[in-house]
Amino acid sequence: MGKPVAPSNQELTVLSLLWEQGPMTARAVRDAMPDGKARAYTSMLSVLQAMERKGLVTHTAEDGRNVYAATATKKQTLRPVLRDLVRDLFQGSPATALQHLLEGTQVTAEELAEIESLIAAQRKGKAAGKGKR
Amino acid sequence: MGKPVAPSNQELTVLSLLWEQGPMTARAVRDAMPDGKARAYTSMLSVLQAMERKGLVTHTAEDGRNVYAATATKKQTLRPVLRDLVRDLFQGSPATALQHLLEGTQVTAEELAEIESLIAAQRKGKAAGKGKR
DNA sequence: GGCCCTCTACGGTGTTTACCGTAGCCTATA
DNA sequence: TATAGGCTACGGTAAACACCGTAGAGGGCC
Repeated sequence: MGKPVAPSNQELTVLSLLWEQGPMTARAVRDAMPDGKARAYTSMLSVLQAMERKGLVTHTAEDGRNVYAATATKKQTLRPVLRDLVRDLFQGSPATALQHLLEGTQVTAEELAEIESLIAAQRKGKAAGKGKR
Repeated sequence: MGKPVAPSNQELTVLSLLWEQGPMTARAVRDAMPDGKARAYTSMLSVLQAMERKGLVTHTAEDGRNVYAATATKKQTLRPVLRDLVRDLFQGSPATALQHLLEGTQVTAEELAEIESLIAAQRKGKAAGKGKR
């Protein structure tokens, strides 16, 4: 079969939308793009069609319209992406990555609390699940 | 005077090397690339020269060799990159980003501790600088 | 001088990315 | 039936990306 086919940055953005909001039409994707950039409808359609050729999405005709859905899960797709990103930009140190993440984005108190509970969970899982994947 | 010029993924990797290890030659960059991919020396040189045209790096002749250095700081460069990444891939939620970061990479206990102290520092800074920004 | 080795500059290539317009289909409505 | 609007397929384009080979300059060594 074809190789892993790494999604481009824009393609990852599209996939994120599909993961969060479920299957949607090309127009809906276009209107929901977080960068707020103005694009022609056909531009988005081209991207989706290219993604389908790569096997990143599928479409099904739903009530006349074409609805696109991601083929792989969020976790599956994001894992190698983030792994490489941490390796290439932060010398493989997630802590360094987080440091710059906190510096470069607005983090609310709620976010901080949420992050802390994630850490706690991770620590617990580490202690408990010795052989866990 | 040109626009912001966003670095490509590979260019960001190169910049990371220059930030961590200081100015270095094209050959040294090539040999230090974390992806371990085999590249011709001239490939790396082309990338560096393109980066210089964009204003991302400068070179100075050092003892006969050309040594390249990043022009902008790590923080300066990484901020917009990470901001966009969190916005486009994680609905603007750093917590979600971290969650997938922890899932997708190997995190040691030391790393976890380090991360926790980062959180603490962030919380402290947040409490202090009420009217900030 | 002649040879070798390392470095640089320059040019070129195939692929991907991101973008768009046009033509044609289908459906609802006047 | 005629027409208007939304949707799709198809083709095309400019720029960026990542890659490499060749030619030539310069220094050290026999």
